[in-house]
Order: sequence, then C-alpha cells, then structure tokens
Amino acid sequence: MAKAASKSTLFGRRLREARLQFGMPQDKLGVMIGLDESCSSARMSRYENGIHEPPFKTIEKIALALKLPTAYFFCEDDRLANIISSYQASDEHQKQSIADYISQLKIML
Amino acid sequence: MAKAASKSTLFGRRLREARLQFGMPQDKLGVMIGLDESCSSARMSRYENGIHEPPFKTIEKIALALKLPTAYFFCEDDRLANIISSYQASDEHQKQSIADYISQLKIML
DNA sequence: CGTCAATTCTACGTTTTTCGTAGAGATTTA
DNA sequence: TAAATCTCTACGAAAAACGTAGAATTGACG
Repeated sequence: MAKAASKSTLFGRRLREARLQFGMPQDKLGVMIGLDESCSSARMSRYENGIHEPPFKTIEKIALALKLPTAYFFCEDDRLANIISSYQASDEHQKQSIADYISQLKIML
Repeated sequence: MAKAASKSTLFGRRLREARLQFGMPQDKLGVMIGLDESCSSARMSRYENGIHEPPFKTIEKIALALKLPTAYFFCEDDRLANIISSYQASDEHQKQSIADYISQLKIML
C-alpha cells in the first residue's frame, strides 16, 4: 500500500525532491547540517514527511547544503521554483539581466 | 533608543516590511488570517521580531493575505525577492515569458 | 525466491517551543 | 497633554519537536 501523504508539507516535498536530486540519503544530509548521526535520519524523515517542521535556522542549513536558495523550498509553482534555483546558479551579470528583464515587464503591467 | 534586533529572523523582517507596505497594523493582519483578536497582535509581534516562528500553515495564510508568494518571506537577496513578487503579480503569459527568458540564460551556463 | 545491507520510518517519554492572557510600553493624533 | 492606536512582553498552560531504540521498507546479489 502506498504511504499516506496525509501530513506532507510543501517544504517536505521540495526537500525530498532536492535531496534525491542531490543523490544523498537522509542521514548523510542530516550530518552535513550538523545533526547527531544517532538521530539524523529520524529527524530528516520527519521533515520530509511533514510530521515535524524544522526551525528556520535548520531550513537555512539544509538549503546551503543542497546549494539552493531557502525560498526554493516554499514554492508551490514549479516554474517559479525553477526560476529561483536558476537565479541562484547564475553569475552576477546574469542575475542582473534577469532582474532587468522583469523590470521591463513590470512597466507594462 | 532603537529596539534590540537580537532575535530577528529573515522571515520576521520580510513580514514587517510587507505588512507596512500593505499598510495594516499587526492585529488586523492577524485577524485576517484567522487569529483570535484577543491575541492577534501578540502573536504577530512575536513573529515579526523573531521571538517565535509560526508553523508553515500560518506562513502560507500570511502570504496569501499580503498577496505575496510564500517564498518571498525567505529571500535574503532583495533582487530575488523582487523577482518573486513580480512573478506573482504577472499574468500567465508574462510568467511564461519570464520562465522562457531564464531557460535561455541557462543554456549559456 | 531468501538474505544481507542500506535506507527510511515511528512509538514513546522528555525537552523545547509556542500559545493565550493581561497588561505595560510606545507612538500618533487631536 | 490626553486619548487613542499600535506594539511589545512576562508568565503559566498547551502544543510541538527532540532523542532513543528498534521496526519496516527497499534494493542488490546469490
């Protein structure tokens, strides 16, 4: 039987997605952000399944470890999530290009 | 004397900024998202000052009330925060334009 | 299939955090 | 200044997350 996703959160789903993309088990990622290895897996599991919600500091450490902006984990919209992660991966010049492009559009609103 | 910002969080700072922009006192905003008016101001104050951290559900309600994407409240980078809120304010066609523009840049990475 | 190893999940008691209350402090307006 | 509006905070009660220990699941290999 499939897992009941009853308690899942957007954050949890994005976390799992990003971690799998990164190719790392829960316990390893937990240790990366400073969790004790004795409970690392338990905690990460609960975060991914939406059973518990981590404090902001922990969310930031996770984002840093996975090389994604914290905001990424709170995007419902896949397209926006992609924009955010692309922005993160861009160099200064490209970041400015993106910002400029958006400013252009805004004038037309 | 200025308030000690010792416990402030990024979320709290973005929340205050967005609420003031929206032009609404803490208690009113709290009631908007379903808080009892008897403690609405107390809770919003603690969120803004980083004394307490609200659960994800509450963060989402706040974002909805202020007409901003949840992700906005987790952006350190002002330029990215602006991109996110502009995206939110755009119509479907413009959203796609933004996504396409970013895809273009990505190819050049 | 069956087994071993790796990974993920969860019940339970403890610890930590947030909540609601009540009122104080600060700021603005008349 | 006085009154009204807005914001902040100490305290005990309630709720949520934590660490532990081990169970369940998944995957690779024979």
